[in-house]
Amino acid sequence: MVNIGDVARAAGVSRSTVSYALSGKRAISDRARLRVEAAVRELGYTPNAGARALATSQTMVIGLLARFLEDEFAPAMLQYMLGVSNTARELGYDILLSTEEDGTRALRRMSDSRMVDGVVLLNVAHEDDRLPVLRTAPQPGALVGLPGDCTGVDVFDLDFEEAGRLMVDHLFRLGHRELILVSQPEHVVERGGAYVWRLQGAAQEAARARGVTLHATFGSSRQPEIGRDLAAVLDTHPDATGLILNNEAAAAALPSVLHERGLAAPRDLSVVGRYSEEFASTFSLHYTAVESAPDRLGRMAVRQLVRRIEGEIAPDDPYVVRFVSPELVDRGSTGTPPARAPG
Amino acid sequence: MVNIGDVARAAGVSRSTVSYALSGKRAISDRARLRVEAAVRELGYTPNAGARALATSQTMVIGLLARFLEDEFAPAMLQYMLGVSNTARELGYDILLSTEEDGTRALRRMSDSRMVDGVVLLNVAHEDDRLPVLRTAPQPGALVGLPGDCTGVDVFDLDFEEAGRLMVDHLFRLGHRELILVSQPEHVVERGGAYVWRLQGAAQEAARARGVTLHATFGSSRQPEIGRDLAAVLDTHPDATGLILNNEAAAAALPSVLHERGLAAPRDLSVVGRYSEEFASTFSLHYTAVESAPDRLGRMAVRQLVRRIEGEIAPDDPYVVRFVSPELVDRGSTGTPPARAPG
DNA sequence: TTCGGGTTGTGAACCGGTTCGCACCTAACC
DNA sequence: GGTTAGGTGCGAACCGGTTCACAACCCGAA
Repeated sequence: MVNIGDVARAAGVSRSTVSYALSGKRAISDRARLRVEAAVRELGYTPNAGARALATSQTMVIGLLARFLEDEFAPAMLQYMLGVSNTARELGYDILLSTEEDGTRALRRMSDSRMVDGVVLLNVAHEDDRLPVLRTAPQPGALVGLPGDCTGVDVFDLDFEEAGRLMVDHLFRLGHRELILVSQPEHVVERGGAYVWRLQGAAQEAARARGVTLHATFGSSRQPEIGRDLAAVLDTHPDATGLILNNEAAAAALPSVLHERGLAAPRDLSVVGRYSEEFASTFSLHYTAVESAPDRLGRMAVRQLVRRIEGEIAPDDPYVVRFVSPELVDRGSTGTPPARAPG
Repeated sequence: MVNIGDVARAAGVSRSTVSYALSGKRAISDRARLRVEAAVRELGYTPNAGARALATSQTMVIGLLARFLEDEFAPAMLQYMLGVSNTARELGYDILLSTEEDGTRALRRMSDSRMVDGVVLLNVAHEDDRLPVLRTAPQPGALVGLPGDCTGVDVFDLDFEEAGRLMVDHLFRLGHRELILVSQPEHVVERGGAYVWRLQGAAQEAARARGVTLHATFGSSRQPEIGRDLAAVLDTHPDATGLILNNEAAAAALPSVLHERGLAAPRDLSVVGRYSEEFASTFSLHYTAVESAPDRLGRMAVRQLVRRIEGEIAPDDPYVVRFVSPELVDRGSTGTPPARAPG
C-alpha cells in the first residue's frame, strides 16, 4: 500500500511537504504542490484513516446509536437514520452504526476507544440509561427525542404537544365535538416513550379548553389486533365524528375497518394521523396528517453536533433543546361532521 | 486520556508487557498480569482504536453499503441492515454505514483509507457499479443479492426461482388453475432488480409445466395506486382464483380491495405473498407467504465475510454463491378454489 | 553592505498501540 | 560446574500520518 513517504519520494520532497501541500495548512510553492499532486494521482494515494486519527485525534466519524424497541414502528427509525447518515456525509463525516440491545455498552466502546468524534442518540427515552454514560464522555452528543434531563446534550424533537393541539384544533374548527384518539401501545409509554404521553396530554387539554369530548385510547402495533382495537373503539363511541391516530399500524388497518362498517372518510368520519408520509404512502391511504419529519430532526441533530465537534460553538455555550413545529397536511380525509353520528 | 504508558507506569512494568498481558499473545507471569489488570481497572484504560488499527492494520470494522432506491420497499432494507449489524457485533466487529447515493465513492473511501476490514453490499443489482470497485479493493466483500458476475465475491440471496415455483405449486396442489402474479414496479426490474424477474420467470415456467394459466403483472409501490392496480387486474381476470404477491404495498392494500369487492380470502380468492412477516405484520393482514428471511441473509453474509477477514478461509478457496431456500408459511389465506369463479 | 522579515522546505518528535529480538533468571541435565 | 532450554520482561523499531522548530533563501529597506 502506498503511503505518504512513497508520495514524497516520487515528488522529490519531504513527507511534511506532502502533508502541507495536501492539507493547505501552510503555504507551499506552486512547483512543489503540483509535483505532489501529480505523484498522488499517479500512485493513487489515499491517507490512512487510522494514522490520521492517531495524529489528529479526529476520526471524522459520528456514532449513531439506534434503538429498536418492540411495539414501536421500525421503519420510522430508518428515516431518522437516513437523515442522520446523509447529513453527516454532506458534512464530511462517516457513520458508525450500533443497533446493539445494550446501548450503554456500545456507547462506551465507541467513546472510550476514540472511534468517533461525537454521537447521535435516537429514540431517546424519558429515563434513558445511555445519557449518564454520554455525559461523562469526552465527545459531544446530540439527541433525537426529549429525555427528562437535558443537561450536557443538544436535544431535538418534534413538538408533540403542538401536534396534539393542532389535530384537535383542526377537527374542532371543522365542527367536530366528540373525538377519539388512538395512541401507540401502552407499553411504549411505560418504557419511557414520553412523546405518546405528551401528544395525548396536550390533546386532552386542548379538547377540554374547547369543550370537546376526547376519548383517549391505546391500540396494538400489529395486525390484526389493531383492526379489532379500532372496531371496538368505534363501537364504544358511536357518536364520535373525528378520529386521531398516533399509531402507524392503525393508519394501515383503518381502510379495511372503515369498509367493513360501510363508513367513508371524511363523509362519515374525519381522520387525521401523526406519522411520516414517506413510508406511510407504501402501506396506508393518504390521510390528512401531521408530518413527523424524521429526516429533518436527524439533519438538525447532526448539524448541531458537527458544530460542537468543530468548535464553532464555544464549549461553554449553552446546550439547546429545540422543538420542531409540526405541520398539518390536508389530504382530504377530514371535513365537516355528518348531520347524524355514523354509528 | 489514559494510554498504555500510564498503565505500564502504574503497574510498574513496560509498555510491551502491558500489551502482552492484555492480548495474551505471550506468556506473562501471574504477578505481572494481575498488576496490569488492576492498573487497567483503576485507570479505566481502553486501547485507542486508531492506534491499534495503525499497528495491526485491522480495524475491526465492517463497511455496510446500503442502497435505497425509489419504488423499492425501504423497511425490507432495514431488516437486512439489522441482520448484518447484529451479527457483526456478535463477532466483535462494528459497522460503518453508508447510505450515500454514489455507492462507488463510499466504497472507495472506506477501502482506500483503510477504515474497514471488509464490506457488505446490500441490494445488489444485476449490473452493479460497485462491483468493479470492490474487486480491485484489498478487502474482501460479501453481497446480499445476486449480480450478473459473481467473481471475486461471496454471494448470498434468496432462491427467488424456488420461491416462484413454491407459490405456484402450492396453489396448483389446492386445485387452482388460473393465477395472477403482482410483482413490484417494472422500474425495479429495469434498474437491475433481477430478483423480480427471477421469481416471475420461474413462476411462469412452473405454471406452464403444470398447465396452469398465470397472468404476470407489475403493480405500483404506493397507495392508492396499488389499490387501483389490484382492482384492475382482478377485473381483467375474473376467473383467476389465486393471487400471488411479490409487492409489499400490494399486501397492505389488499384487505381493502377485497372488502370493496365483497371478496374474502381464502373463500373467494387464495392469496400467497413473498415478503418478510416481521414488518408486514405491522401494516398487513397475515397472509400465507414465502418468508424472505432478510436477517438470515445478512447473518450469512457477515459470517462468511468475517471468515475471509480472519483468514479462516484460504485466499485461494473458491468464492461461494449460496441461495437460501424459501419457506412457505401457511397463515390460512389459501384454500381450495370456489366452485365458481368469484368474478 | 547589513539587517530584518516573509516565504518555503525539512528533520524530528509525536500520536498510541504491537511485535521483534535480546537479555536475564532459574531449573534441568550431562 | 558448565551448558542448555524455557519462561519472562524490556527496549526499540515500526505502523502512517501531523506539526513544531529551525534553517535556508530571497527581497527590500536602512
